[in-house]
Amino acid sequence: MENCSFSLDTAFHALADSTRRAVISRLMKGPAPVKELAEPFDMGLPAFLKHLRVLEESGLIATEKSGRVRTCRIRPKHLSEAETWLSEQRALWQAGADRLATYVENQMTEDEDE
Amino acid sequence: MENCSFSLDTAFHALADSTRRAVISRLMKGPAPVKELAEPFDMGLPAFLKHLRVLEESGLIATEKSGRVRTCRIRPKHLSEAETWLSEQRALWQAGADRLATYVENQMTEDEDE
DNA sequence: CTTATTGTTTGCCAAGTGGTGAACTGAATG
DNA sequence: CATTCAGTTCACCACTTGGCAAACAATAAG
Repeated sequence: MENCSFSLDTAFHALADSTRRAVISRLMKGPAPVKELAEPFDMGLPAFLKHLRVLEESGLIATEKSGRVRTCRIRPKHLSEAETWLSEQRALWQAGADRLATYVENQMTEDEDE
Repeated sequence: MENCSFSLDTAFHALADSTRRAVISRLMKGPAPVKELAEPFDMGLPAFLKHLRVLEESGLIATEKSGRVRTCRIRPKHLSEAETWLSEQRALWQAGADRLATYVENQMTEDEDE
């Protein structure tokens, strides 16, 4: 829908699915064709291709077809942009935690499950 | 729906929305009541409460009601778990990049937009 | 008690997601 | 040419998401 090549919305959405995260993990070890990527999953090719499309539109992977084989590879730069957002937020929190550490010290460490 | 207190699925899903990311950013500066959180957004309370519920079920925030005011705060531990997954993946890729750097060197730096 | 404030719940709806099976295209292979 | 193999497209389906309006608590303030 969007022509934008990268957005946090689409990147995090792409990561919010265990199938797609598993594909990312696999591609971290090197490029692979669609069929090899799809094999571990109990799912038809059409459904799997939808996941690949989500990943490609998010900018997290790139694909290229040569002959009848489409080869997929990772685009680590876009993955690190998502990581950057998270680490920036954590840095923001740590600044606040440092600033307020005196009287809300317990609240910072209080995140056990209730 | 799920009793599980934390999963990458729900955490990344919660982050895949600009409204919810803005709430996270705001809460990084300190706790806040629902009304104050909702004010910047052009959206009714019911819709905003759904976003808050997604955030709370993902474990990224916690809420507590005292009197008629519900106060929300961040749970940074769960945010950093998502960050950890991303940095682990990047580390995996860097290991592979190092290993194969000799003959696929150009592919690693090839991720400009096509 | 009355009223305003702050959530909360309940229906409802349009659009998106995640899967299926079946039909199809286009490149290798015999 | 005939067949298989890899991928693609299509029509369809159940379910979820993200928004609304309206009615409904429950607490605080006058």
